[in-house]
Amino acid sequence: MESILIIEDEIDIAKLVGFNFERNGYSVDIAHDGREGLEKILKNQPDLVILDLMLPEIDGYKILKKMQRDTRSHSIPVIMLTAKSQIDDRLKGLELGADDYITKPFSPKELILRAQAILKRNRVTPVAEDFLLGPFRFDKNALTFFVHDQPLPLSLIEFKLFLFLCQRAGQSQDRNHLLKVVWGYSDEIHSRTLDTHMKRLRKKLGKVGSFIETIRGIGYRVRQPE
Amino acid sequence: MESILIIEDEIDIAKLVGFNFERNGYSVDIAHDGREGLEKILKNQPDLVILDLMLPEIDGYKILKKMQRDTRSHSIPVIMLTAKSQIDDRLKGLELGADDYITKPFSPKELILRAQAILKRNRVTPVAEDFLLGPFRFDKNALTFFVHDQPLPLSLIEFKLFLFLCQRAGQSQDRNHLLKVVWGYSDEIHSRTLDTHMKRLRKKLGKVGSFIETIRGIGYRVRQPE
DNA sequence: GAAATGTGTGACAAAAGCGTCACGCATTGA
DNA sequence: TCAATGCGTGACGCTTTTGTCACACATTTC
Repeated sequence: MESILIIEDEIDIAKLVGFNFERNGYSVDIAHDGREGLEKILKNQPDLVILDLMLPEIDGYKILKKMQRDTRSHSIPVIMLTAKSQIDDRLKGLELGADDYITKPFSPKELILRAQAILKRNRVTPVAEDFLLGPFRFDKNALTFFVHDQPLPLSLIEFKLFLFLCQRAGQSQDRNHLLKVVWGYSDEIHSRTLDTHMKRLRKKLGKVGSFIETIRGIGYRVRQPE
Repeated sequence: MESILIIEDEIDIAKLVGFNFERNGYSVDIAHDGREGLEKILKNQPDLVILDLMLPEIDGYKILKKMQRDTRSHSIPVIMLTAKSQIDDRLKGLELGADDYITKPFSPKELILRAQAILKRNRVTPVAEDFLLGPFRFDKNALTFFVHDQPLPLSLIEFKLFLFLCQRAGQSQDRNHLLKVVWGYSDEIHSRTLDTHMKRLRKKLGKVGSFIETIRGIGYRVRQPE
């Protein structure tokens, strides 16, 4: 999710804008003065900054300048918020490095649109932190499991167990070892617990359950897909 | 601990090599002929096989071939041991699927080094994909959560929810958005579900639950630790 | 082919997880 | 200060998850 930092001292405006961005699926943070704004920029590295020109402590121009100089912030896009009377040629030319500006009063809708345009322009394909194996996909952030890109709900233990096996596909995993890793048991066999879970996994997986191989006398293995 | 199977009929060599591996922290098993070797491979599934080319019963090539064919062994790496006069055959060995070879006489040290290189290459140990934030640690592979390195069991939803918040520490997250992301709801508020989960999270977290901040009118935020 | 060993399965009960509600408290804004 | 709004909390009941058992079935061993 893309994050927006709004630097705006007028609380109502900040809230209004923030609310609208959030409703559009952005994560929003607000700073109420220049100092706080700059801190949050460097610390959180938002994907876009909405920056009011007139601010207490440090004004918008100064923030822009400082952002340019710091490698941590110089590539973060900025939309300036200005009153009509504040528009000057520098701003118009966007010489200072802002990516766009919008004059108060403005419609939140327009602001969102401009923001989206800029974000789209700057977007880098995010690295998906998914573990892939054959027809399986584990989204480790959303803790969601997919078979052929169809989500399949797994319980916590099932997810742990199967992820562990899939990450070691082709290698058989010892029963005790599985118990130790997934359950945290240090001792020996607990009845037929592991078998039962494997059964449930296989059942949920349906056809592709055949990827799970039983290694008699050892434990289980997920077959390495071709 | 990684396990090595040495298949070598010359007892002195086998012992020497075994001793050296053991001294380097490996668990070692020895087979003195091809038949025994193959059995042990299939039964114990060592992490690496040191295989002499010239063996009674079944020679090294045959063993390699058989290993390839059996899914239980085809992914186990092999280092071939050959006499100088047999070097010409090395290509044959590598073609058959050996991962490396070393000629007699060899230094145990070199053998260990080669073995380590191969084991490292084959090791599936997934990169520790832990997400760290202040006192918190999320092991995304083991799906285990830690506070100050003490494991704290979280339910699936709790893990999702808190991970999501922590990954966006410092940014407030909209209530509806959280519901959408964590629960998959597309619609609006469901009673006080989210609050209840936040309550449970805070309770489980104890003192460090204070990292969770309520942003009135918006949602929640995890405080960015210093 | 019979005994021994190991794995699969259905059923069951206990525990944990979960969503919802009613209500109290806190904050906000007039 | 009062009303309105939003959040926190304890309690309740419903599901899902889990571990265990008895026993069926499969494979190996002798």
